[in-house]
Amino acid sequence: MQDITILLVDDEPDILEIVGYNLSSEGYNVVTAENGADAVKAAKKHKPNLIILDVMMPEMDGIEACEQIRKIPDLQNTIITFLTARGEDYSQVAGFDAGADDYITKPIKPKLLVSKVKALLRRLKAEEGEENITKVGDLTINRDEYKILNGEIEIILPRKEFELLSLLASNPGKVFKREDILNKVWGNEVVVGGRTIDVHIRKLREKIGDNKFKTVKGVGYKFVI
Amino acid sequence: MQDITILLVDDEPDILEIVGYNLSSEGYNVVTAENGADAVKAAKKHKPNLIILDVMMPEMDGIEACEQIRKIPDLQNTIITFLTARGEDYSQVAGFDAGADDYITKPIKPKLLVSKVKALLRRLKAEEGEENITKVGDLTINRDEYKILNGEIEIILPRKEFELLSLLASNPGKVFKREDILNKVWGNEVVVGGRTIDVHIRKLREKIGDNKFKTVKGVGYKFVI
DNA sequence: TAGGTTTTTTAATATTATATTTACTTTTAC
DNA sequence: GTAAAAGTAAATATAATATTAAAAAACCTA
Repeated sequence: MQDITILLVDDEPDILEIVGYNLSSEGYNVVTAENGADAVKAAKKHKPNLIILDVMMPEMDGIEACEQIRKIPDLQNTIITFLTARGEDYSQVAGFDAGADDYITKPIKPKLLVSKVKALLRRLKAEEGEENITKVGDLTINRDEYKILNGEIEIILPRKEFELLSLLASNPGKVFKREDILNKVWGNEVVVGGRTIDVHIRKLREKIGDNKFKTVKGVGYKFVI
Repeated sequence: MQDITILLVDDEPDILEIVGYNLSSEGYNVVTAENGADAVKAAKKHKPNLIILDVMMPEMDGIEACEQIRKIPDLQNTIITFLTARGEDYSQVAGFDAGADDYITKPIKPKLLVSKVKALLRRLKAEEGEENITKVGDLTINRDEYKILNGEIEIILPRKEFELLSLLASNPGKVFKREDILNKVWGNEVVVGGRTIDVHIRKLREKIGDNKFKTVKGVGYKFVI
């Protein structure tokens, strides 16, 4: 799991503790604040991915805190969700006006909260959409999902072939020296015979297309679009 | 209207009758119990959508009953609301600790009660609306109820298998690395042997279909539709 | 809480996909 | 034309996964 930080703001220490515990044990970084003013400071400092904000707090209430946080440039993508007692319907409306993305009602059911948090973060991720994806020509190489698309067709490659293709395609046109390929795909310590790379290249040529891999004799290989 | 069941618990027959009458005439199924112990039994048996629970009762008081009911796995989504005499403020606090969602004060005004019940059920519906249901191909995965439909056939999976399937199916086509699977299904701290995942995959293949789970050697597994 | 049941994990073995080598043939640059 | 470099197919090795059965945990239920 990546490093996800959640800012949890409530004036009741009990809630901070119990919710914090539940979120921590799911692997999230949890930062807490006990009032709106501190929450704004903490948000600036920690740049959390998600903020859970109690509506009713001393110093500065959640709605005002939310408005302030929404103005922080770095936190445009942060998700803000309110904690509101059941029945305080006004706060939902006001909260959405202030820029909240969601709200969670008290009393808090930890499991529900955790699943809601997960859902929200999933949304965040979907919005960001920034994954390890390389597109070169017809090829789409998705390192996260270990998937390769050749046009519309999905190709499954064994690991070494995947790594090799991935390396070559990371810089189309560049000639990778055999030595460099060995270092990057096999690792510096591993010693393999002289024909190993060739065999893998051959398999890639079979699967991706003969014309995509050009041999530069005496040097290495390059990927061409 | 769907089939909504309300469990009404009070030791005074008069209240059962009058409130029961009002709720019935709104079209709800009403089940009653006269003490906490019976309430827990009735809850298990009827799986009501809403429970209205008197705080002061012989045998087992409402708060204890509430705690017990909250432990019943099938009733995680049930709304529990207390009936409390005005002034018994402590019960609100204790009640929320026990897992109650709301409270209604005595003396009861039937119309008020009915409208409150409607409001609570509306909320229930809203919560259900964002249920954790994933559909992929023929599979319907209901995370809330731990149920899986394969077409029309219901499949019950043990927890680990369920979690594993749930993870893989959350992103069909994506290859989940073994390490990620371990982190997400088993948790970062847990250490299990190297063949544990395989065994679970095998069981899923038996139950869901061999062709649905593809091995990507050296990397992990993926779910295909 | 003892006893039975289910679920989860382990461990030992078999199987398989992948990686590498081998033994050759072909290409290419000079 | 030739020697070095690369290509190829098949043989072999290796690492990863599949399969079982059985042990260990967890979970129920009376």
